[in-house]
Amino acid sequence: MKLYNTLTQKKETFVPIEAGKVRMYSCGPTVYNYFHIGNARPFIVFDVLRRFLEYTGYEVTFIQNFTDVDDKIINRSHEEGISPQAVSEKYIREYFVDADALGIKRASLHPKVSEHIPEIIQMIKTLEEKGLAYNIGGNVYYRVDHFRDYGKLSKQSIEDLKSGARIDINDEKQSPLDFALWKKKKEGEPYWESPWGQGRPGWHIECSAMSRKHLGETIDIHGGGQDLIFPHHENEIAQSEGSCGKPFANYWVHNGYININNEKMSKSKGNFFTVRDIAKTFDLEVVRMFLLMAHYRSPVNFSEPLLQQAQTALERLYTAKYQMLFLLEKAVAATASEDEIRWITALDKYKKSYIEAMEDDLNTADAISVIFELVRELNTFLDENSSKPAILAAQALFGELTTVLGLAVKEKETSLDADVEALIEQRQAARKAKDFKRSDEIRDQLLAMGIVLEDTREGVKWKKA
RNA sequence: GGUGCCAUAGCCAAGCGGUAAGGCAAAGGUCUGCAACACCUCUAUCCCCAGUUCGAUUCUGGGUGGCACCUCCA
Repeated sequence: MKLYNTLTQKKETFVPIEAGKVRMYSCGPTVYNYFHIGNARPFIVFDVLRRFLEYTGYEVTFIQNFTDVDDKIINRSHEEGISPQAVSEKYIREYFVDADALGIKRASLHPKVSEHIPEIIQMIKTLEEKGLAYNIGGNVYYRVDHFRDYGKLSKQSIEDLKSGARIDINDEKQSPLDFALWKKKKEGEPYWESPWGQGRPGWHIECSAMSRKHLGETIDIHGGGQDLIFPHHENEIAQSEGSCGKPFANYWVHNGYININNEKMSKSKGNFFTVRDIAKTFDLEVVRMFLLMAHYRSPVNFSEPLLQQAQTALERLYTAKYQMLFLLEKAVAATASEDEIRWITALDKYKKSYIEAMEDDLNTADAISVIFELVRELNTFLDENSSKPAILAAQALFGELTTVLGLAVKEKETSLDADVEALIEQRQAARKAKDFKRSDEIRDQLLAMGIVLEDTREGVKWKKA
């Protein structure tokens, strides 16, 4: 497949280091709060990338970390009067609640910073030995001037970065671009013993250390949001490549932002929505649909009306899925007709187009449009006279294509309360007697109970509103 | 100041050299007791101006408008 590589600013054909295997790392959340819709985008995007790579036959090792040592967690622990560890444990649990609802699969491993302190210390020691780090009274900084390739990811020269840098209050650094690898302990903060005294790791070193430990010195794909390009990923490169002299990641993949009214969502602007908040109004699968209907690199505007559009679109997928289920129950013909056999064979073109779209830099928008074309085909061709093999073939293809995107994966609820079933029967009786007033009353009554009725040629159907 | 990105119908959004996918909405129709679902029909001088080309939404140059990074943020 082709992937846009931030490093080269081009779409490139993906070639793994080891045939048939992919090692990828994606920056995970700092666990100090529920995550917001902006965080959700990379989680979903890299989940889909991982699923697609697996679908095409790769064995994927996918690492997504939890940052559980951080200023924001410490602040939060003071606010809530609980330990930093309790804060991070709580929000790791909450992460999985939201991630599950968004249809995000567990990574192969979710490593935590707090469990990788020895690896982090080791990496800093190596950097120090190589003259790429210096210790000032227990604070260790990266010496950016000594890393030749600094700026290669963000396309900035060290000079340009310096001229744009804000005046730093921290004057103990040799250069304003230098960044902390190890922070000296402050009162009331968690700390670990190290060769430089008690303290804790800086923000960037964790990803370098955990990636190396679990995936090796050079990995295939490193992902994250565009805002991580600088400084986070630039610094990761400096640390990883500076300490071992080998390329850190072959493909750097970055997703675009989520905007509110064309402005970046950010904590400082206060215009962000947590996924947990959205879950009050929408099934979070809608959020997944909404995000995947756009290409992962383009910026996306977020609003409730847009989510409603996505919801209606998603329902169309479910209608088709459940219709096939319905037809399969009714189907009597056990063998496909010649006509059907030809049709089943022709279905393959949808799969081809779909894969083509996904292989082109993970074009999920295009892939979804192929699914909608397939849905129209299914709705047109399949009916109560269709044979079981034809329906099964359609079902299998639909399921295959939607599952890679993690969409329309919910199974239909099959049981109804006895009183609901009784009402449906009463309404059928009323309809038969042409008592439409009564039958409409019952329909409204059921609607109020969250049950939508549809009278079809094949009989009455129901679904949850 | 340095570095990137974007501009396609009412809304969202693919396409990126051969006169425009898909979804939502609106309109008309088939089906239906009505409705819903589904299906059919309908909806675009691709921001502007030059240039390259037989041919440009797609490439180049110049505008205009918007966004982001260089500071914690996905």
